[in-house]
Amino acid sequence: MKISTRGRYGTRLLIDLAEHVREDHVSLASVAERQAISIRYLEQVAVILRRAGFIRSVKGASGGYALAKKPEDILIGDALRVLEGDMLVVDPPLPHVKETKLQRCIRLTVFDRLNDRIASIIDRKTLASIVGTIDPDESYMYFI
Amino acid sequence: MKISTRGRYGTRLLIDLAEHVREDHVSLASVAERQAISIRYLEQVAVILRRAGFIRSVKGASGGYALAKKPEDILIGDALRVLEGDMLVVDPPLPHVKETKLQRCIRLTVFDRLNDRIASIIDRKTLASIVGTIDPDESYMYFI
DNA sequence: AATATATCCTACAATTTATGTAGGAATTGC
DNA sequence: GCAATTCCTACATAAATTGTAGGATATATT
Repeated sequence: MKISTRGRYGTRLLIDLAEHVREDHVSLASVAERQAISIRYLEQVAVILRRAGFIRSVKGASGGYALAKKPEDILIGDALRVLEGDMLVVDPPLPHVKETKLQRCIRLTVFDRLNDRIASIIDRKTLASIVGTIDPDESYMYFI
Repeated sequence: MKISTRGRYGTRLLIDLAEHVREDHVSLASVAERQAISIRYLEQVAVILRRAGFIRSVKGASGGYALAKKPEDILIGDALRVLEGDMLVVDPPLPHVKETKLQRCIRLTVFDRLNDRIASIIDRKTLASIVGTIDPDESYMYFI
């Protein structure tokens, strides 16, 4: 039931890039330092996000990464699905495998509800809406 | 982000016992057959639930398991926490480890919200409320 | 042209978690 | 005594997690 480091680091990378959206691109080294994440590991996470089209890269000296879309057009839910998988607490029933009565019952009353709620939260937050909650003086606005 | 078989099998065991709450006790073999779960594995799950006080056991021939409390007094959330862990998508920050600005920001806007929503769902469903959604003729009521 | 800085790609490795199986001990009803 | 149970411990296998490592590739700067 945990979101793994891949999901957590990846979202922090995206938000960091969204915060620096005015710059052409940002080196992973600088992100890794700000976010206290191993560069070598963050590299792999970045590749996942690039292949999925969330970020673009510029190779070579003074290269780096930038968002491939506007922060207001990137849903945190879409990013998490690429990083973590389907973000469902229970897999949907397979077409040809019959659920038991109770299995279906619990799924409908509990697990599907959890899936819906989770989706409704993460699919309503864009990078822009998250960055917008950061107060420039390092405090935080709770009334989001 | 998945609930494991331990959590899924365990909740099905509880609901099955809640459905048979009028009987003194039910053998695991019968539950395992109804739910299509390996008896030997279900045994281990049952022990977890017994030690946590959700069910009680009667050893020996014609023994079995029964709920230790009334179905309306058992929250599915409490059971899931015993079976699965804390049911938080992200661990709370450690007391002496400083979060980065973005880490805190994402936690407040996304991860803590997920945690709250999940808790609010699973802590409002009792075994009784779930069993109450089972239609005796094997169909299901969706309007829960 | 050389160098330093970056991303990129693949492979490996250690640890933990998940998902059981197995053997047999202990208890009890008949 | 016997069969049906739960109970306890250990073991086994596979997958996921969380990285590290080595080096290839590309490019800006000097």
